[in-house]
Amino acid sequence: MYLKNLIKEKIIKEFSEIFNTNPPDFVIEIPPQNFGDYSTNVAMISAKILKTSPLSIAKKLVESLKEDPDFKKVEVAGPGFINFELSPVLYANVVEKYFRKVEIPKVSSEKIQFEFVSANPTGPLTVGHGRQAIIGDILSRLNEAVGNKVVREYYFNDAGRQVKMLGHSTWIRYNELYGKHFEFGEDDYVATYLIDIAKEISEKYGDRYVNVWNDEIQSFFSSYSTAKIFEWIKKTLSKLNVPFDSYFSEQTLYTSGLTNEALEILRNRGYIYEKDGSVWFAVSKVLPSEEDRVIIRKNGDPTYFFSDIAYMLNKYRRGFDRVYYIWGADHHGYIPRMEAASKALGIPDGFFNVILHQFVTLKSGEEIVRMSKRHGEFVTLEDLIDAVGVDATRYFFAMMDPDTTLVFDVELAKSKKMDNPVYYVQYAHARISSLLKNATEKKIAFEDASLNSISKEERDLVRELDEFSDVVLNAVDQKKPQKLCNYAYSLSEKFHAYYTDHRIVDPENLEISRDRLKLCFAVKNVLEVTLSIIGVSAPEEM
RNA sequence: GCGCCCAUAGCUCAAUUGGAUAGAGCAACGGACUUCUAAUCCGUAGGUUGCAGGUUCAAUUCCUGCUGGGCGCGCCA
Repeated sequence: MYLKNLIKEKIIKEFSEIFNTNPPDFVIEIPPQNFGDYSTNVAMISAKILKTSPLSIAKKLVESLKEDPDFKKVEVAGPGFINFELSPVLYANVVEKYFRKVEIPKVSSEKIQFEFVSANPTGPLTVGHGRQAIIGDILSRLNEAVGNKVVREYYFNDAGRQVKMLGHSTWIRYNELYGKHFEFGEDDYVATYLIDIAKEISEKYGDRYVNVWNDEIQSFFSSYSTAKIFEWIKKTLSKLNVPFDSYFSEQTLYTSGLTNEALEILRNRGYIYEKDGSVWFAVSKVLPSEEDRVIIRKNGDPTYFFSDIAYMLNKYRRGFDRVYYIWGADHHGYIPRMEAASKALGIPDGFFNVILHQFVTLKSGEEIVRMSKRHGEFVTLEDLIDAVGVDATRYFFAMMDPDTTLVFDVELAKSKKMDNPVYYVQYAHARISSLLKNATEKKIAFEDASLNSISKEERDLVRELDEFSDVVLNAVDQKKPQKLCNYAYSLSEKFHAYYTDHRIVDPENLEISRDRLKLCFAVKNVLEVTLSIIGVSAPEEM
């Protein structure tokens, strides 16, 4: 970013002096091999507004840019690209900066909320939740890194109909322990993990609930089950290093009166009507192509959409500048009605945002593993973490674009043979750590190394280093965690190649050793920060 | 039928949101450890970027229409 910015500023200055106007948005990029260190498309982009050919614009610019001592070479190429070769001094400066400290520009200072996972406590987290947890956590870390204040929130319901079913199901499992058989209801949870909870209840409370069922017992089994499952969920999340700042209960929206307040606001603004004994929210009044939705059923029970509306109001009143809902692709149909609710409540555009991610499919060898919470046939997130480790779990979820379906081969992931890109990156870090240790043992101090002469491979490495903050800003902007993984991999790749070709610590060649060590140290710093945003450890040795 | 997402090497994925010659890993083949960690490196081979148009100096990227796959279209979440 230092080098690109420097070039950009110089171009803008020359451009406006020569053409008496500022250039349109243009880019500085690292071109393919043999086109110099950096290149720009400024001449081609501005051909239209200057009503001249790109080549003549480029030639004029090059004439004056050539005079700048920071550039070793400036030339026009192809249809009007301008290619730059930089003076070695600039490279030395960049290494010095990253050697001292890896700084991420603080470009924003908004208060942002990410709400994700938000699984109701009716079963252990699945692999799909894992993907969501990692996407949410990394986007949170990224936003914090660029200066935003972030709240990670988990929204849950522990008092609804599902929870009743859950309690009933645990009670059936509990009775089974005593040889009493009851049929599962249609919406009950047949899942076997409830047996563990049933056993625990049996151990603690004996047989006092066998064959008896009433409201009190219902509520006891429900709250015992959900509390236990929530314990599992929190344990899994903490194992994954996904720290939530707040767990938000749906019920509080009712007890605090916010649901009623939201209803009144919508009613006053004319978005509420009654039909067939139910209360409706007029989605179509905001988005004509959408259908209206029930928020209070005939029997007086609210739908989830009702509390979701109140929840949005709650988020808005808490003073967030923007909120993000991270949802699985199956929820996309829910977006329009939420958008409508946001508008109907008078919440400004841009506040409500959704990040969708596609599904995770589990594959075991050639066999597709079905996932169903109700039927208990699934590999839990916990299982996956135990099998492949936290670092690999995080990295694997992070490295895929949220927009693409992720096929996770369980057998492959469990196998120790698996070629794991996370190791590749960590290995680069460990190698550098080992170099530094080596240097310390040989008492080679490199803090003051000047990097007067810098080779082609080293310049490649430095340019990759200098991409770091651009990558971060890009990932934040596009909400794509995988950008970080791609970058970490690519930086590691360049380092490994460099390492193989160059002897870093060489007491016979102190001058060169110092330069190389300093460069490696800078690489290590950047790797460390990148890995820390991904949430993966940067080991000193492997 | 309508809506959202995806399609790039045999497989899993990149490609600096429109840039020059589309890149890695795995799988295949051939090389490099008496030398700082071989969990590494170097080389060979592998492509009509699903198809057809369009936009412009320039398209894997943007637009339109197809084809194929995933998901959704409940007073379920």
